[in-house]
Amino acid sequence: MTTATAERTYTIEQVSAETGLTPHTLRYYERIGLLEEVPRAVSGHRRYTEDDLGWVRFVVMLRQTGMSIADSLHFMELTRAGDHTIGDRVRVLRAHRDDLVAQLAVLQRHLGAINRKIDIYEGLLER
Amino acid sequence: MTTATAERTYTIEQVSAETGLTPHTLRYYERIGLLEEVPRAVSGHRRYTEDDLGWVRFVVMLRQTGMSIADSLHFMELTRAGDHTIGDRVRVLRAHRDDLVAQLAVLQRHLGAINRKIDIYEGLLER
DNA sequence: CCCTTGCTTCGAGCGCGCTCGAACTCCTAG
DNA sequence: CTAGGAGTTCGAGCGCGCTCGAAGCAAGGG
Repeated sequence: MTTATAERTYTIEQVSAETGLTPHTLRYYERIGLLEEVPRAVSGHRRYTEDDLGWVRFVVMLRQTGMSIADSLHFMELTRAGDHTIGDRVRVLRAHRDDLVAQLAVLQRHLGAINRKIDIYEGLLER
Repeated sequence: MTTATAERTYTIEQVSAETGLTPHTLRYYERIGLLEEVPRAVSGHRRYTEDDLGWVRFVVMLRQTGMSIADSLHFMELTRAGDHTIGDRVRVLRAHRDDLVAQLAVLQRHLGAINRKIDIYEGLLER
């Protein structure tokens, strides 16, 4: 006997509001396989589960940290392939983390340069 | 009487190596006005001065920190317009810095999430 | 019964930022 | 005198990542 737990679901519009992706983009990501197929209401409308939402957020994170769609897709395919790909996944994530750390270092350096430039301009203005 | 100082110059290939932009991109940036016209040798070849190189580096910094070409162009036009635009320039830079700081915060957050994910996978691997 | 709202699919289109190739010129080395 | 190499201009092309619009359908309210 199973206990029927009515799980909370989200419409595409709600997921859009939560993640910052437009409904168009959410459907596009699903189309290209970046997101798995989302369950539907009888009407045919998408009903995202909490899990689905988690995967959307994960993909958003990959994309915002500069991973290409092709590489993100590759990672998601590894994930769906099962537990034997965990070694591969950890290698991908480590490489990506290293890229990100390098990226952060560059941005910090640039931030310093911009702040110095602002200071110089402000010095010129004070006369 | 002026002292003729033979200033050090750089070929497009050298500027490319220094800045990471391809020669194609350097010419493209000049074409669209993102970089000022560079002095030429008698042969017609570009000879970047130290100053030119500095501006290339500055533009690279704007682009790498996520400023669009259109906005970078706007800033460079302000710069060329003269000292009366310093107020505007400082406003643009401050806004851009604020964007950058926000961007950095997001990336730091994502870095933390990726590291946690790696840890989880490593935990799974140790069995 | 019809209108509105909110979603659906599908294919085409588009903006950004390069990227490339063709044809040409100039300079230097052999 | 010739060949090679590094640069030039110009216009076209392209890859990425959406973005959009048309046409359709299901559910609810007046």
